[in-house]
Amino acid sequence: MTIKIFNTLSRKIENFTPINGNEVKMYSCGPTVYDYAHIGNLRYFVFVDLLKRILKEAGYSLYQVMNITDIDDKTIKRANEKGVDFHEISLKYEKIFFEDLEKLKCSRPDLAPRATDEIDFMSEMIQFLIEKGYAYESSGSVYFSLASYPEYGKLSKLDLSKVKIGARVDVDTYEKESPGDFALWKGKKDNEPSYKMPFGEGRPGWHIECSAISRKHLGEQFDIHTGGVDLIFPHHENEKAQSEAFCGVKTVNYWIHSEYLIVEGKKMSKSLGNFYTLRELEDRGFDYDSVRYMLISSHYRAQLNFTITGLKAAESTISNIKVFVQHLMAGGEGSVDLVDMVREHEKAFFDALMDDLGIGNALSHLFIIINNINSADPLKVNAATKEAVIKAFTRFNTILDISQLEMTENKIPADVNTLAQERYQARQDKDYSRADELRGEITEMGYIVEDTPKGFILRKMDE
RNA sequence: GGCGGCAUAGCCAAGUGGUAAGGCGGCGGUCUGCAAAAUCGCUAUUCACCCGUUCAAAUCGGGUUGCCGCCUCCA
Repeated sequence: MTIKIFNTLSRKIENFTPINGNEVKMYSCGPTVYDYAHIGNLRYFVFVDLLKRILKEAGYSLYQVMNITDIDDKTIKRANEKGVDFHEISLKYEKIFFEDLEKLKCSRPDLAPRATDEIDFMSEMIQFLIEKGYAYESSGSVYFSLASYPEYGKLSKLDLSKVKIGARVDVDTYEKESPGDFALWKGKKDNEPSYKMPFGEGRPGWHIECSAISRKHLGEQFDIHTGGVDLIFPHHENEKAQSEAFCGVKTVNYWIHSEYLIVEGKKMSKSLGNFYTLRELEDRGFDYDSVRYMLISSHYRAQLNFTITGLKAAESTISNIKVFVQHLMAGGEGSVDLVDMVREHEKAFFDALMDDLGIGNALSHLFIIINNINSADPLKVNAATKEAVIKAFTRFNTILDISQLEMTENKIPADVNTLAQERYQARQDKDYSRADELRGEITEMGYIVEDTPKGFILRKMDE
C-alpha cells in the first residue's frame, strides 16, 4: 500500500517512497530527560507510534532511532538545584519516560542512544565543520556559520533577512560573527559538566546531538525525521544545516511534524496550572487506554484541545466499543450475513490511514461496522460475519492497540455462569426477589448480566 | 514588523467541486417483573461573514472578522 504523508519541507502531501526498497529508516527527536513527560510530549510520542504502526501495516520494515537528550541546560539546571550529578537526573527520568511509553502502548525505538554516549562522534563532526569552514571557534565555543550555508531557512520558510532577531529571546551576539549563528559546542562554564576536545573543553550544543546520532546510526541519507512543530525552527533547521554541510547531500527525505496539544483552549504552561502528566491523569482515575485513545484519535497535524471532558468522552467511547465486542463474542449464531459490509469498511479504515494518517476518517468506519451489526443484532448475525468482524477489529487493533478492542472470548468463570443460570431459572419461576439476589451476587463478582429474549449475556465489568 | 495555520451542531471532529462521516452529550422510543444495562431513532436545509468563478462551492478565487502558532536551545 502507498502511504501519503505531509512533508514539512515541501508543505505538501507526498507519496511516500523509501530510499532503499522496503526498508524505512526513521529518526525521531526524543525527550529531554529532566522531568516527567507532560501530556503534550506524550501526544507527540503517540503520534510517532501511530506512524510506525502504519508504516508496518503498509508492509515496510522499519528501523527507528530516537535520541535521549541527557545533557543540556535543563538537565544541568535541575541537577544543580538538587545538588546531584546530572546523570542521576537524566537516568531517573529516562526510566520514567520509557515506563510512560509502555503504559501508552507506544513501541520502543530500535535504538535510543544517549547524547553523552555519542560525544566522540559529535566531536568528529565539529572538527570537520571547522576544517571545511562551516564553523568557527570563538571564546571557547564553536559556532556554525550561517553565511557558509545558503540553504539555511528552507525547512522553516524563514527569510533571515526579514526575521527580527531577538524578537522573543535575548541573543548574545558579542562572541558570534553573526547573530543567527548557533552553537555546536558550548565552552566550559563553572558548575557545568564538560568534555575535553581538540577545539576546547565544554559540552555539546543541542542540535549537533541529533545530527551526529542520526548520521552515525542511520547513515548520511535516511527516510523520515519526526518532531513536534515547535522544533521546525530553530532545531531542525540547524540540524539540517549541520548534517548537510557535513554529509554534502540532502540527508532527510521526509520531515514530519506533529502539532501542538493545548489544554482547555490554552497553551499548556506551569503558571496556568494546566500542565498534566500521565500519573496525574492516572490519579484522577483515568486509565491508559482512554488517554491513548484520546491522543491517537485526532489528526496529528491539527491542534489537539485536551480537556477533561474530552478525556471522559474518550473513556465512554472505548467503553462502548468493549460492550459491543462482548455482545459480538456472545453472538454469531444467527443467519444474518454482513460479511461484505464488514470487509468494505475494514478496507476503508486502512485506506483512510494511508492517506496522511487519516485517523478520524478511519475510526468512523469502525463505528459504522458497530452500528450496522448492532442494528442487525449481534446475536443474529452468522458465524462468518462474526469471524469477519473479529478479523477486522484485530487488524484495527494492531494500529489502535486498546484493550477494549481485543477480540477475546468472554471468559466467564464457571461459578458466575452457574449463578446466572440459577437466576435465569428463578426469573422463569417468577421468583424475582431470588433473581435480584443472584444478580447482586454476580455484580459482586464483577460481572454484568443482561437479559435478552433468548436468555442472558454475561460480561465483565470495567476494572 | 515577517512567516504560517485554523474557523463545520452543545462539545470533539471527517470531508478540498456533486449536494454535510463518525464520536461524546442530550431528547424520545424499544426491551424488561422492576431498577440498571443494552438497544433503536432523532439531534447542522447548512459549513465565521461578504463578493465572485461554476450547471453545481463547506470545498476554488478575492476581501473582511476572529482565534492560534513560530520568529534562535519548547514535543
